[in-house]
Amino acid sequence: MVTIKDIAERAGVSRSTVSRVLNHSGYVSEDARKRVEKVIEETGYVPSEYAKSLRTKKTKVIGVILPTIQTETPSRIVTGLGRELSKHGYQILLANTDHDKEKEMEYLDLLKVRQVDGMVLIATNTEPELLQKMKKMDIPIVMIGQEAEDIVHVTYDDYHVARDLTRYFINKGHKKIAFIGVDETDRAVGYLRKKGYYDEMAAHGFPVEEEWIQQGIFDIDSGYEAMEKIMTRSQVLPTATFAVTDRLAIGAMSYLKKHGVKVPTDMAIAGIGASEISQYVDPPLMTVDYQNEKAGEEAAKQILAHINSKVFQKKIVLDYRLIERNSV
Amino acid sequence: MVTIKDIAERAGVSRSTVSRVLNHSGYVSEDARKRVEKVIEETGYVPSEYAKSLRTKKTKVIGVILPTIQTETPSRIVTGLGRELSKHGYQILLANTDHDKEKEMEYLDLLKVRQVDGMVLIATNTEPELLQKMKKMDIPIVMIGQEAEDIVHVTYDDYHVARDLTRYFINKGHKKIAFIGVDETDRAVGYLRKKGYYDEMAAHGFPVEEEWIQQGIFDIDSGYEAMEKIMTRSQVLPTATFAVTDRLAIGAMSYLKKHGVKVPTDMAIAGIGASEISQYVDPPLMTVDYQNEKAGEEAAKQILAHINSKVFQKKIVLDYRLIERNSV
DNA sequence: TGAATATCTGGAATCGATTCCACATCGACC
DNA sequence: GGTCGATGTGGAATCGATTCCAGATATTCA
Repeated sequence: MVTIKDIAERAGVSRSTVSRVLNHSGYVSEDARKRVEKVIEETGYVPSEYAKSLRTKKTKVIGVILPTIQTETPSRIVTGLGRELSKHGYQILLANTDHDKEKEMEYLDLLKVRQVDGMVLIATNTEPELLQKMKKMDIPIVMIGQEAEDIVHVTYDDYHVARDLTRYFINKGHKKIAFIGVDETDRAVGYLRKKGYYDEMAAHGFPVEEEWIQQGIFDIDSGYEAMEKIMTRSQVLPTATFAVTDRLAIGAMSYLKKHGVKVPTDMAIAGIGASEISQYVDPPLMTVDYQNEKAGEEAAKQILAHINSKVFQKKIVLDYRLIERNSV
Repeated sequence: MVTIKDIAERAGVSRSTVSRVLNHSGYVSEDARKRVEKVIEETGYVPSEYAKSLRTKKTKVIGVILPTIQTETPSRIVTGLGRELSKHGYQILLANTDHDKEKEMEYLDLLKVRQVDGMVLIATNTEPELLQKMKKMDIPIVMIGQEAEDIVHVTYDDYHVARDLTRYFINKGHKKIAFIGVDETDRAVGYLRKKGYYDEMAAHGFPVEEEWIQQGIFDIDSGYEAMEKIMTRSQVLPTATFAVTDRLAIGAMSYLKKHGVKVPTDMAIAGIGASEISQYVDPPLMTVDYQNEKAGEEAAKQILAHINSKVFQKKIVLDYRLIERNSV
């Protein structure tokens, strides 16, 4: 392997001079610079990032912890992150927890050992234990998707999205609206979206039947099952269903189709996430665009600002946009 | 920051001894070990990976170059890779080319500078320039999805998949089969799948109309457009369509639905990839399961074997499985 | 002309680990 | 009691860069 020492010898200068040429720092004569550059060219020498990191304490690597890359939200976020980070010469070190909360904690340590310059968490849970650990890290951290005090975060206004979407149903004349949610330990998707729905229903004085509220996990099948429960157990059938993700909504539609319930005439339905497939199901699914790539880019900007000790915002709440489609 | 020196001082031993405790190597007395372990516990010390890498020349990082993580194939592969690699303490450094061939080359260099222990390419093109560059790298490389001489690769038998699928249509009584493919510079998806289709048609003596052969890119819309061309330009309408990816097939189905063409009675259709959504479209889409996660795992195993100078296979061809569904 | 400043260069320390080598003990065995 | 192997330990070199400092020239200005 070619090292700075080899370059120095072949160019007939000291390592210091080679380093100066490399970093465009200090004084180097035109003559020496030319020689060094020529040798570098000839040998194809590239300085070792590791040696450099050891000395400078900068790795130009950002650790990204996520629950999965197999759904659209995180993969879009990572795309946005990657795009912005690579502009500044940073790379992403990936840590996939596979929805395992234990691993989320482990990776926090692991990435620290790897001496990443910063970390981005695409978070699903906001347990105090995790937040505590994050706060104790002396590395810049940005959380995406969940709100948390004392931690820099990029989120969406899940509460108002849910209120807006519920109101949209109501404006279309619906009074009996069902809800397919997820576990409330996911504060953004589980708790806030549910609260927005409840509050909007309450604001209009519409009662909510217990059987209208069902819970799934983050996959299509559980949306199917949730809708099955709604349709078979409700005393009074709802005329609309608000699902907190597109996949849940698509599962629900799949149940409806199988049982001859017409969308949107017999049952209106909407999801959240603007998944690619949402416009190709029949009828096209009403949803909410969260611009996840932008979230990734914003998070990248904040963390880079933090690293370079520039000003950064502790909290960014991004815009959203209802996409009206024929399922409602 | 706590370093090995601090631990040595606080435990009243030399750095060598601390290192021995850390690596379970050489002789260390029970007494010294206890003291060192106690201090490590107290201080929360973790050795610097960078210093270690500098000395040992191992980084325990694998670079992964991919065209996008926003489609299921690469994200599943990465999941499989990550799962296997993390078992052995390796991490993934992500390099997303965003389908840019220039970047593919750049990242090859960049990851080398980062001194990754190995690289995995989820490849789309097999241009000689790229292959040449890969061969010159003195780092273990595994390519997934494309075949190439002199480069370790994990692939599927795209040619026989295409023949099997075409034969499946034929066995169902179809003679007029259309084909939606992609650019042939993608040898696996573009060239081999097309060749399999052609050869199987020829083997049965079935003619192929020029208008039946359409080309899209890797998205749903272009499947829609391809089907539009097939339906509007063909002299003789086909009774079946073989799309080389599920997304193309779904786009095609979307066109058919819009224009009242019944699937599968008026037009049978099948894709490849076993995307999650394929079973939720109406009717469920026949497709081929490629077990991409397994491909990722296999690639990880090969590269680890290579790194640890164990025997590894130059070429792995994985199994596939037709998933019969009602779209045919 | 001499002092002050600017330009250039190399030596040596440093970052935080690993690892080789030399040396010190210790018990076992003949 | 001396030799031998096993056990235990620390010193010093090393990995490949950066960076501080001191010294050598060259240039400018009064």
